[in-house]
Amino acid sequence: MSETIEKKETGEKESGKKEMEKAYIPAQAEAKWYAFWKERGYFTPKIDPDKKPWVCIMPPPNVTGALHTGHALFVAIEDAFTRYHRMLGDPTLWLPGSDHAGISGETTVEKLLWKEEKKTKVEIGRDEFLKRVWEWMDKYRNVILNQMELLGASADWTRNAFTMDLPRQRAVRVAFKKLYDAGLVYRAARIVNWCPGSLTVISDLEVEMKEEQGFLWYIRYPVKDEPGRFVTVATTRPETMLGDTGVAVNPQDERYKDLVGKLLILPLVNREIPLVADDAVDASFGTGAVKTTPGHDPLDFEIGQRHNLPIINIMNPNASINENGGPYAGLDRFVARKRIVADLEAGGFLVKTEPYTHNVPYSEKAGVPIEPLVKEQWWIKIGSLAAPALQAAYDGRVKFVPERFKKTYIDWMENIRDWPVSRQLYWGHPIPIWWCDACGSTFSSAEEAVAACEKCGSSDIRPDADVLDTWFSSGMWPFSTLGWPDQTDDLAYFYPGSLMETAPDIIFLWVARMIMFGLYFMGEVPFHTVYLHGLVRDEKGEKMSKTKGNVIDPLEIVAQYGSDALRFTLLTGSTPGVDAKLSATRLADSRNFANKLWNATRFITLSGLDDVRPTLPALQAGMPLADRWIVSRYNVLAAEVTRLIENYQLGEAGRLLYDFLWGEFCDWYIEASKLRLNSPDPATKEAVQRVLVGVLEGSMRLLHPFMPFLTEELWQNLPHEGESLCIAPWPTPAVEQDAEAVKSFEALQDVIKGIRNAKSEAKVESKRVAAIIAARPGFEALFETERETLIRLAGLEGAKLEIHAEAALPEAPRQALSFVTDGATVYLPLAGLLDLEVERGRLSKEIEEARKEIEKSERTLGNASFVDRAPAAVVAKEREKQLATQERLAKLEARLADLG
RNA sequence: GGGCAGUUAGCUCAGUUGGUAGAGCACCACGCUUACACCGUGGCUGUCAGAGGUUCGAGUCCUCUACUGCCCACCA
Repeated sequence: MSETIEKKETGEKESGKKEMEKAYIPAQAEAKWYAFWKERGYFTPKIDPDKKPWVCIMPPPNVTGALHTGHALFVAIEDAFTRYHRMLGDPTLWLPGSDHAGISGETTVEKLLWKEEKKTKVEIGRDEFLKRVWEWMDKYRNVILNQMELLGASADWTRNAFTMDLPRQRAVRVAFKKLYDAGLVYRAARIVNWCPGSLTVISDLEVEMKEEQGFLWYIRYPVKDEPGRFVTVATTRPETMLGDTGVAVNPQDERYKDLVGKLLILPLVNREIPLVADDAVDASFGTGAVKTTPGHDPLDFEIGQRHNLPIINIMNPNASINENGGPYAGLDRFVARKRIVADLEAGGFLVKTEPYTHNVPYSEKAGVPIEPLVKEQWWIKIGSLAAPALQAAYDGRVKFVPERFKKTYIDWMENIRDWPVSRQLYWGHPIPIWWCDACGSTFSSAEEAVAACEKCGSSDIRPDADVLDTWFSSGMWPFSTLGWPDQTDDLAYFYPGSLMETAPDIIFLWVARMIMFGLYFMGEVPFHTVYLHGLVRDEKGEKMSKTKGNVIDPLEIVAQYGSDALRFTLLTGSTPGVDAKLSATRLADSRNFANKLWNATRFITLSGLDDVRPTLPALQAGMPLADRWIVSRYNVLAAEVTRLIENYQLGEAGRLLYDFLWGEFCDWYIEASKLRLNSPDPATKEAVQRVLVGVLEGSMRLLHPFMPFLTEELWQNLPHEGESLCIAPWPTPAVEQDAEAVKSFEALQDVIKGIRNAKSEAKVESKRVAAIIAARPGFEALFETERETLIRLAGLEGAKLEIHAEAALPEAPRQALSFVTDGATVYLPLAGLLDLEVERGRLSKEIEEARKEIEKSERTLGNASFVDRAPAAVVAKEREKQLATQERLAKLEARLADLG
């Protein structure tokens, strides 16, 4: 095998080729052709001012991740579109890169540091830690991208970018300063999501709600100076009572009306706190009284704001109780919870405890419950950024595939809130803001190092300690990768891009931000189409996850089934926006398809193609029927595949190719071609070879976006023009077809299938049975001309085949098995072999079915409103059908009578 | 609590302008026909979740219901 493959390294046409192996071995073709494409620079587009480019910016995978099936799916999809456009001749750019992955990046290296040196990032210090992160990043940054090459990703690696590389660092500073100078960045103390695991603030989008079994504790708070009176509150988080500065009730709640404004005594702490009335409280829940902890609950924070309740922070950054927690200081929040509940019970304050299922907010990345707390952060005012981004969706400048995601996007954007962008991490883009200790002002600079305060000139300045949310640099990706803020040729030519292909779960985190930033910084949407793919699930339809242990490694699949099989399975098994399951049987099916094509090509090349031209002959009246049929079908295929890809329906397009190549080209055309291939007449042989080669070569071009390696390998084995299929022209969709030929060939197929079917059912030995065809008017010539095809495909070698015009049939054969098609009545004389009873039964059954069909047609056609209102063509078709069925019925009945 | 999907042959899924239900796998039978057993030929399998409506006609449009999944949401 290796010898065979290695010989054809350049793809030049060569004669005296070695025979192809019996089965397709993907690994060798894959490695060879990827290297070939890459070396030749096919993936790097040439800027041509006269042509409109096609651009897809790859969603940069996280450096910290391992290649998973999600990556395989997006590579399959994006690469298919990329290859399609490249073949169309568009200057095509698929720009790859990777993401520094803020929190995950930081924690990955933190864990490593702890594992190897038992040190924390704080111990080694910011600079040393960042040095370690960079070392790690440089080592692993391109691992996933390199693995994508095994999947055939035809991305332009010369433009590979990283969200933290120097050009991107500068772009981030310039962008942030612009926002800052425009007054869109502000600092405010609000309640934020604090992640006690990674010790940073995170945005609402990075919080994941998990349903948990917890408890609802009912605690009574004594009313001051009214011994024996209490207000009972219900809470899921008793430990936060240490920070309570009030209790709230609904103003309409009769139970508490007389108590509003009075003071309560906070148990254990003995702080006096007011009872306030606030509309946010639902009187029907719990006791109708809410303990209010403005420092640790978003709703309580709002209530606190309205009633001037003090904010008490009772937590340390790691979510242990701080000095404000008195005797509980130092305890972890969950330990403190137990202790406090016990103490409340001991003190007689605990009324009851109910099991309660509720949602607990978790930090997505760190996997621990977040702690809401009040902290000063940098925020981006989002309103003026969101408005144009909404407009772009309203007026269709950005389209969504499938369209329903447009609604998702709009709903979220219409309710968007300001964006907290600062993160208390080491790893990330430093926030380009400087604090001046001399004049107390802050300013932003796009320079990496700043010496003096912009306002007062003092050198007594310090940079902000925080870094930016990782999605800030991701949001700039569609233009930062093209060289922004410099006015590069790339930026001028390739922006705005064409397609953004990604997963629906990051519409808000990423897509929305790219659209906002694209409009703000570039004045144009970053892409005109957002294509959202579904999740890849395992065989049982379950989400793959490390903890479940059902993660499928795409590279293992590639090794087992081949890259093309994986790609084809993912593409044909998915519809936009719908989850796909990856099963072994479907993978095997795709692999078998590859093998089938391999062998079809092998068969054709084995016939000796040295002098065969690679062009598909145009349809001509004089061509043999089968040729006119397959060329017509191929033309339809090319047009349909093109249309479907343009409509982002890769799955349908792939299935069409599968059905055509296997079900029509291999099963019928190749089988039919064998006769002419064996012809002693060289012209006859060459004519059929040209069609075989032409259709297959064209189909390889149509299939290339789906199965790049196999198609290149086969294409190189066939007569072809050009050095690589990768840059071969996309077949021009031709609508030209010979409808008459298609109809005739189908009539022929019906008879062939009928004979096969009849023989199989009658369980008669295959080649000995004679057949008598009584051709209906207009079909005599067809069967006579295709006599040899009929004999071969119906398995009638060694048997007698009579073809008569229906009217000229000497006499209807008795003791014959028979069937009726639109083109003929066919008899298989089987005297002695035929079980008349069975045959009568079969005919009766068919007669019954025909009658039912006719009845149905009669009903439809008898319906006046159908005839009036349905389109003429539909009515005509129904009439035609009725007539045909009636004719068939008559013949079937005659046959039954003949049997006696 | 709101929203969005899915529910089609035993299994996995197609079915995009409404016009007589499809594929692969599995299963059964036959087959070493000079490309392929990762194959060929034939066969079997469906009240298109349920109910109602619009329409001459609905898997396809509308309403409701059920189950499954996802997204959004400050009920302590």
